[in-house]
Amino acid sequence: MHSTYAATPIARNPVPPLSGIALRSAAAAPHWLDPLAASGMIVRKRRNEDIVAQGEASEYCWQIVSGCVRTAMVLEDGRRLIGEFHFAGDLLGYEALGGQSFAVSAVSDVVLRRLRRTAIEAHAGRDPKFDAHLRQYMAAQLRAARNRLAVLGRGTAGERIMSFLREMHARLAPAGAREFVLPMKLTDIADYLGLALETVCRGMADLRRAGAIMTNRSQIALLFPAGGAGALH
Amino acid sequence: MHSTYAATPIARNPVPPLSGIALRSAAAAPHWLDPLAASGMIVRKRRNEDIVAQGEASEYCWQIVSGCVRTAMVLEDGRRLIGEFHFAGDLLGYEALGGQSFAVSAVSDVVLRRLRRTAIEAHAGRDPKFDAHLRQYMAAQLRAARNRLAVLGRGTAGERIMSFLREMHARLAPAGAREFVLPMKLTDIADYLGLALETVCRGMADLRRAGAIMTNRSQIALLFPAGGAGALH
DNA sequence: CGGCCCATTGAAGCTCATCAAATCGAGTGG
DNA sequence: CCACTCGATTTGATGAGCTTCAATGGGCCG
Repeated sequence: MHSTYAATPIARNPVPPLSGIALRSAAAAPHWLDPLAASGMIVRKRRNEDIVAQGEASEYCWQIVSGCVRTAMVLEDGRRLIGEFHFAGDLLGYEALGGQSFAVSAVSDVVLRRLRRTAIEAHAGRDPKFDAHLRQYMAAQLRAARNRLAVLGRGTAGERIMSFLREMHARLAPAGAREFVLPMKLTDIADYLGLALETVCRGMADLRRAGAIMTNRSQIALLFPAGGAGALH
Repeated sequence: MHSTYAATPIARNPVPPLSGIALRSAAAAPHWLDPLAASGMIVRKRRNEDIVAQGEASEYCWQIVSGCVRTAMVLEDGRRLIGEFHFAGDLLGYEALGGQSFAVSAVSDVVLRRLRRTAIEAHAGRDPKFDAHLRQYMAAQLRAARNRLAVLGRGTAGERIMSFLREMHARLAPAGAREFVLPMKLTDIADYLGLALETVCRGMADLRRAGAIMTNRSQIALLFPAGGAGALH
């Protein structure tokens, strides 16, 4: 068992340093969007700042350099749904043509690179490798969205939460590690899963009691990253 | 009021011919996939036949020539979710790389054109117009999937049903017409919306009583195609 | 210490799923 | 034309799961 975690179900030890939890490095490896880096402008936003408003037409896409960003749709009566979370390396907003139905805002302090959509289009026309990368990226986004449809359409609260934790584990944990840090609050998780935040809280408490996860603050350790809640990954 | 519909809430008249309901013509206009038509093989499937099994890796994509096709994911315990319905002109399966999580089957008798994914890739590399069309098509699919996330994540049963009817009206009704014919059964609609089929049935009965729709068999007339259930289109 | 944000826990109510049964419509065959 | 059958739709009754409202507690920063 990792020393970072308390043995008791409810962790009460003082907050330890994040020993052994290295955040996935932001921009070490070469990235398929690198060719466009020069043409993009760096933008910084603080936690909870807006980046694009809901309904706003934008000629820009965004590459996340570091931090975490969410896309959210808010209905008149206040109901909210998070479309996706995006982390370092992700491209965001390419699919929105005229007027996006999702707003974009910062979950944590973030650094972004703002890219003109036309610049992406143009470069895709010149560079077949880049073109293929772009298509693959869109295909992956589409597969992810469709899998999430199954989670939201047919998953129970427990399955939705487990699905979320698995996704975040895959995207945020260093290779081979069970531990990772969730950058977002319960409210965001709830709106990502179409649940009430109380339900998310109770669900995570259940998983803790069942021995599926350990938690300490926003640190999570997924004890059985492989199996568990059926085909709802 | 259209003569096709009875004035009583529950239509009891004998089934009339589909007067005034012209199905959207299958392949009249030129289509961006036409350049690949020669390289594709025509495949016919009857109602409820499988086209691709769940989990099967396939090197093919499918263009719908006529009829209606569904993609469905079935969990071990029998829960099922429909990913999308596809109609004449749609391209299907391009985003599935190795092993798709959704099966493909025929809702009605269908005619398909089977296209090799590599042929699409290759042609995209040669023809910039085609390449742009492909990207736009994927972007549209992605936007549709994300909007549906909001419907499944935050919509009530009534909103989901209204959203479905609006989508089908937009995709199936001749321009300007209120009437259209739903090719799929209640079970499919329910699995598309993440509801029990009884709930869909009751919801449509409510809409009928509320004067939002008229129904006769699988014919639907959407009386207020524009407004209604908030931003959940 | 006091204030604020967020997480947690409890209790009550509502929506929707589930189980069960009746009805309807389209075929089919006498 | 009518009886029979089968799949699909409709309606009713009951209960589970989740939301909502409300209150408490914990951690952090001034």
